[in-house]
Amino acid sequence: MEFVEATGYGWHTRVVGDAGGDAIVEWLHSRGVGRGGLVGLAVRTGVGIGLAVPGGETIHDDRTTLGETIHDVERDLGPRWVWWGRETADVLAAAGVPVGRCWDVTTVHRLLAGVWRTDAAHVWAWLHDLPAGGLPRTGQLDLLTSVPAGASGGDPADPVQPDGYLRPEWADGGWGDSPERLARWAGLALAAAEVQDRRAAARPDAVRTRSTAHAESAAEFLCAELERDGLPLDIATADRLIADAIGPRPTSPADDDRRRAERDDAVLAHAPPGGRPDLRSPADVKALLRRVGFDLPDTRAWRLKQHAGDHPLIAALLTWRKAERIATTYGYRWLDEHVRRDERGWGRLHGEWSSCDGAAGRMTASAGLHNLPAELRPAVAAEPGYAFVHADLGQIEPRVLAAVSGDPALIAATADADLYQPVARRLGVTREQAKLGVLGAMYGGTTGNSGLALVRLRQEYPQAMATLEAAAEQGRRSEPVFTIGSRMVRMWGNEQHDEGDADARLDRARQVAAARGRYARNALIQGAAAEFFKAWAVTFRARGFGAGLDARIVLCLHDEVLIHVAEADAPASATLLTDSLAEAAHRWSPEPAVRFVADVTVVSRWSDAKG
DNA sequence: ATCGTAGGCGCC
DNA sequence: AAAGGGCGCCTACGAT
Repeated sequence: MEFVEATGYGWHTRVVGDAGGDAIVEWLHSRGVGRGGLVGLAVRTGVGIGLAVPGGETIHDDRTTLGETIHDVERDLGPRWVWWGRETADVLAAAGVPVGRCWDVTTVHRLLAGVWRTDAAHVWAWLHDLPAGGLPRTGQLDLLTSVPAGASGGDPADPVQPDGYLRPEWADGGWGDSPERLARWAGLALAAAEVQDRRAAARPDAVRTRSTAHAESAAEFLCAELERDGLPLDIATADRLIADAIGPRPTSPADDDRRRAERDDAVLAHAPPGGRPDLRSPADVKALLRRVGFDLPDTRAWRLKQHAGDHPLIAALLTWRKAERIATTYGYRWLDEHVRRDERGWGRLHGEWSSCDGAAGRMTASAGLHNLPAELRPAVAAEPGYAFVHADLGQIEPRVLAAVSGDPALIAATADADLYQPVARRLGVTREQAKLGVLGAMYGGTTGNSGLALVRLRQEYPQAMATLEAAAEQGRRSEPVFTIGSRMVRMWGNEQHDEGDADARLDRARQVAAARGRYARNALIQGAAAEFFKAWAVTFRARGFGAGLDARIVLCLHDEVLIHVAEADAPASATLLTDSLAEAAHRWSPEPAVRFVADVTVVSRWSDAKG
């Protein structure tokens, strides 16, 4: 067993062993000496280090409003793991390490800096106010890139150069070359986390920002678990549903082609003779429709539906499109590619999960996990002996608007299980108009009915509308906006175009600015809702873990969670999910009076949950 | 041949 | 006056 000690940035870390190629690193904070000795485990992975940090030692939740109960829970969650990025989370998840809480440097960087592409060198530079343009490089000799004199000097055993940048020989993988470097690199992750924590504390809402950093980090680990576990899928039912839509599994490529042609024929039978338009080509379809008397600007479904009764071709085309969707995206190939059997023989749909997308911070998933057609959802079924606890948040976006704007009238409206009822009464419009108006105000669309309600909304909910308008104005000016959890959402600038006259250019610039306004308006709400949702999910995860429930989150869908749980634990899990909502609201919402509601049900198939 | 974009549509 | 936000994934199509 190797035993190497490395010290730096207030941390003492030492490699104490090797676990199948992964180094085990113990750590000690200089301020924590005498506090109970060595704790923790670091895992060497492709590009990252995971390291345990004791609860509340340096990165802590200091919300005084939380009360003793939550602090007790925090203690029960064990040490807070710190790592550079997702690769470490994947390794820990695969190893089944019970990570109760964590700090993911990459995820926190995305939150604070509003960037998507991250690596240790960039994160470190940003944290130390060093321009990214000055980042040193390695690789083959590049005559255009001159290394600043003295920059790469200093002690090569120090991962940080005298000029403050990370030494590229370290950052590009050399950190794992020796146990000494490994331990040092682990200490550097902790140092980065500490600077991030100070950055978070410097934001206008320090407490909530740090809390969000914790929740976002935990969500990233949850994503690693979601990837690992997959979504339970009843393969036999999936097969049947696909067969219902596009017929049995083709026996050969030729059979596949034949069936595809048959599907096309069903539509083309209603077309005038001559040629064989390609139904997959929008241009061909448009021309085809013109030949039967419909001159449409595009061939989108909602437009076609308006004429569905006017010509059999159009009805056939709409049916064809639905089947084509299954055939191309959610057919047998999709099944073969993304569904694997678990150790008990039950299907699991595996996709890639990300805890924050490129925009406002919602979770994303591939493999159709976030856009599975409703007709296939009956295939999402709990394993024998298990059940699903399903929950979706009710009217989350207007409730979030009430929370982030602090509008007293809107906060009052959240007391109603159906928020739009009191809003409609106050505005003196129908419920439908009120809903369209509120949603339009948040999405930026204020045409037709929603435009009508907008005037009244400004009168009755001035604070909420002013909050949205302020965000929109910032967006129009290309300035970043910040969610309540302090996620930075960057805007884009105006691209210079020379085409057209001055009026046309001005018009384009206005359009781009307007798009930024809508984007910013929406990001403020969608981003905050995403933060709240993730706080809810990871609170349940941590609580369920602490309570020893056999329950795992298997799907997160923006305002919806699906939990796979042993039948005996289902009632307790449902209760815990509701409790977790209250706790998440307590931690996250700046307005304690805002009511959040969730519809929680125990089902055996996803499709049995009311949507 | 490979790439990015656009139209289209699934979901929230 | 008019102005819908986000994502993933498929195909066709024009660019390189």
